[in-house]
This record gives sequence, C-alpha cells and structure tokens, in this order.
Amino acid sequence: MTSIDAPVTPDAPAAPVASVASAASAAPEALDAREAPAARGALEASAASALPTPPAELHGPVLAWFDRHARDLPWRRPEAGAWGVMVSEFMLQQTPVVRVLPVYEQWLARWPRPADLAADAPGEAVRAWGRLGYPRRALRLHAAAVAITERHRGDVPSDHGQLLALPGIGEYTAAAVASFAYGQRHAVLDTNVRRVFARAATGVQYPPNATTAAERRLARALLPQDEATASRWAAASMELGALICTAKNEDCGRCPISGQCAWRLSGKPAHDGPPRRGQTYAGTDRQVRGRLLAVLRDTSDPVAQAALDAVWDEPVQRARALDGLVADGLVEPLDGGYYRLPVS
DNA sequence: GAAACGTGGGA
DNA sequence: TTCCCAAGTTT
Repeated sequence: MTSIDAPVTPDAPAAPVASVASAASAAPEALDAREAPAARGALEASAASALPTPPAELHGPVLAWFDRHARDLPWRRPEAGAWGVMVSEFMLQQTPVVRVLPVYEQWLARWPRPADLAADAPGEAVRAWGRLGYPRRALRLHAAAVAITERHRGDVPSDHGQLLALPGIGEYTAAAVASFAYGQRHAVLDTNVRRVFARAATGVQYPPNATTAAERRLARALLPQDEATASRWAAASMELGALICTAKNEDCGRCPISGQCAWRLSGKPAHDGPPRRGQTYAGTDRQVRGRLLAVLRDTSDPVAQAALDAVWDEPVQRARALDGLVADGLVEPLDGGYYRLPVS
C-alpha cells in the first residue's frame, strides 16, 4: 500500500467520474495510517468536496438502511469477539456466506481461542475446513493462530500493521478485522464495497479487476470522520453490495441511495472495458488437487498412493498436483508411498 | 501485474 | 449445460 498514484486513466467513463478522478489525482501520495491526522483530514476534505454526491448525503440513508436490514450473522454478534471476526473473514474470502455459516460454528466450538487452534495439528484445520475451497486458507489461519499465540499472547492484535503481518491477512482482511472487531476507522475495500462505490460515486457498472489507488482515495474520502460511524459505514456499505447492489440483477428499487447513484442516473451504461477474467476449473491442476485432498480429509489414517491414483487418470498431471500439495504444506508424505494431512 | 488457488449454487 | 460469481492473498 505505498504505490505512486496512477495517472487519471484516459478511458475513464463520462461525467461523474471526471470530477472524482481529477480531485483524487490532485491529492498527494496515498495516505498511511502513520500520517498526521490533520493532513489526512484536509486531503480527504478536498477529495470529498469534488464528489458528485457529498459523503454526508450517502451516510445517513445507508446507515439507516443497515439498521433495518442487516443480516443477523454470528460473527456480527458481540460474543463473536475478534477471533470470531477473524475466522469469519478468512472463511469469507471468495466463499459465500451460506456455505461459511455451518463451518464457522463448528470451528469456533472446537477452537474458541487462537491458542486452541495453535495447539492442534495444521492438518486438523485443513480437515475441518471441509469443502469451503482454497484450503491454503485453513493452513494460513492455523499459522496465524500460532503467530498470535507466540507474538501477541493469544489475543488477536488490534493494530492494523500487526494484523497485516499475519499469514493469510492482506489489505482487506486487516482493515476488516480492525474495523469490525475493534471499531476502528479504516477504508474496508472488498468486492462489495468496490462495486457500490463504482456505481454510486464513479458511475460505472463494475470496479477495475484489481484495487486501484483511486479507489483507495475515494474510499477514504467517503469514510465518516467519527470512528464508530466509520466502522458501521464499512459494514453497511459492504452489506448494501451483498444484498442490493449485487453484481447481477441489482435491486435499485430497494436501494437507499438509488436517487444519488451516478451509474443509475446516467442510465446504467453497460461495462465497457476489458472483460473480467473468468477462472477456468475443469481439467486444471486445481481440480486434481481438490480431489486428492478430499480423499485425505476423509480419513485420519495414512492413505496409500494407489488410493490417490484413483482420483485422476492422467499420471503426469496427477503427480504434479500431489507434489504441489506437498510443497504447499497441505499434504505430508510418509515412508512407503503413503500420505496424510500434515501433523506438524 | 498476471496467474494460481476450490467449490457449489443460481441464472 | 455452460457461465458467472462469492467478505482475497500470495508469488
């Protein structure tokens, strides 16, 4: 998060964007958490003043909507604690809420504190992860629990920099945990928030493939000054993207800021730029890895090579996938051609 | 910055 | 049935 601000893109969409982009580019370097509050406030004020819709006009309606329509998710309850929030954030990376719910409950019941998970084998985390997908997240969550136990006396750190230093925690998750679990003021930019801002403030259907400096500036400019309000705003804007301002079939009829949405006011123009990369899956190493790991998850006993060979007929790809799992630490090779989930 | 990394449900 | 997408991170 250091980057030099990118120049205003020449192909930037029409009217509403122009004012946002120019105001954003006029600001100096990206702000860091360590910068003086005074400088930060001034910069955000200048960026905000040029927005098509002043932030204050968005906060009220979105926060009021959130009060009425927020889902009652377990990690939003006070008893979830910072560990519950952190576990949910790991599981929710690229995985829908409905699939996370049951696994989350079992996880917290089994490992109510970071030290509990840290004391168990990493392979148990991979097993409990079940079919959530991207099992390296389970390994990283376990590693993060170990780090928290060793470096932070078993308490999930509240400092953004310390969170960012944990395995599996990147820009989004660090801000999310600091904001949701500790009520801090951070720009929380996930795919939902980015889409809401792209539409409401920038006037385009979809945000760029990767988060840009302009998006970070915009998010900071829209962040309420008050810490508690900023924290609620982060959750509210995310929920709006998850329930109303969805990627497809958005429900503008129920949107609290549809009357101020730059994209809707300009006739909801279709996304133009380069097509968003679709991810292939069938026939890939990822599919093979998934099948191999599924076999190993189902038993605590060592699995013979032959049992793994049965899941995929192409030997070269099969071997490459297994090697990859071992290299990633997701599978532990034993003597005699046996394998199991990692015990250490 | 691009590519790798799982899985399953809805349109 | 195929395609798209879901609270990203790491290399």
